[in-house]
Amino acid sequence: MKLATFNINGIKARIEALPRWLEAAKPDAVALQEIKSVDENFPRALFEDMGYHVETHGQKGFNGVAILSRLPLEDITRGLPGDDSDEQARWIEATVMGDRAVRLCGLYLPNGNPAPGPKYDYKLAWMARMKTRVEALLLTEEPLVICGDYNVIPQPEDAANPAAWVEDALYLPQTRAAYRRIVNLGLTDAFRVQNPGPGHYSFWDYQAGAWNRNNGIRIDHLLLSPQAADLLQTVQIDKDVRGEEKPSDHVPVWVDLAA
DNA sequence: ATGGCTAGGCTCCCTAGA
Repeated sequence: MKLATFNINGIKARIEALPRWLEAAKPDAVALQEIKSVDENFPRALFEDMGYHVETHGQKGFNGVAILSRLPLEDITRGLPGDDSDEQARWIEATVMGDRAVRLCGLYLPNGNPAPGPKYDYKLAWMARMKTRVEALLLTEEPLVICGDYNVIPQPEDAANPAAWVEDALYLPQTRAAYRRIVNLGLTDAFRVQNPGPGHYSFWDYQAGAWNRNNGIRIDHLLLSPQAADLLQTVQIDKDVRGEEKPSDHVPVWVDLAA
């Protein structure tokens, strides 16, 4: 079962690039972030015609997440529990029915800049809520893939120029500590299982020639429960997508599980 | 010295991103 995460930075803007990648990569399911669309305006027929089930959790203008799946989906839930006043669409879950059922969580973790400030407070509070949700999911002892745009640079080797990020909400010590608290519940960073060294990124800014200079950061992650980690076969960053026509500033990252 | 671009909406300037 091939499961991917891809921050597309707007479904309208990626109306050609996303199908192009789907045709080439053929994931069984992909968690999308920043669809920047309400549910009614998401071009679901385009993807249904390609054989995908489409489940969106959109909002106007910003944010918005979705799951596209060629395998059947069950028990779809939208929104991160823990704050009924939170209206930002950043979390979706579904069970992907392959040879084994895998619970897939797609997330778009808040950016948090500028820090300090209310946006950073929201980021940290959101991460605390996420930790509570992950604790509950782990109790099921089922294969669990928690993937998306984490907006967290976990370690210095996850940035081409870590010094440039020391005061940024993606890399502040409090951010990285909150991320570690989630990972330390017993999750595995799938990419790091097979790729220990520096120089692997999932985001390159549109500005300042970041892509041509390979000035990137690794912020799109797939975290696996123990039961999912036992099934891990392959993990890859589809870096080449960043150099294609009208790209997102993020690229897809995927795992292949024996499921 | 300024985020050197991109996307979307309250669109011809603003917010937001990372």
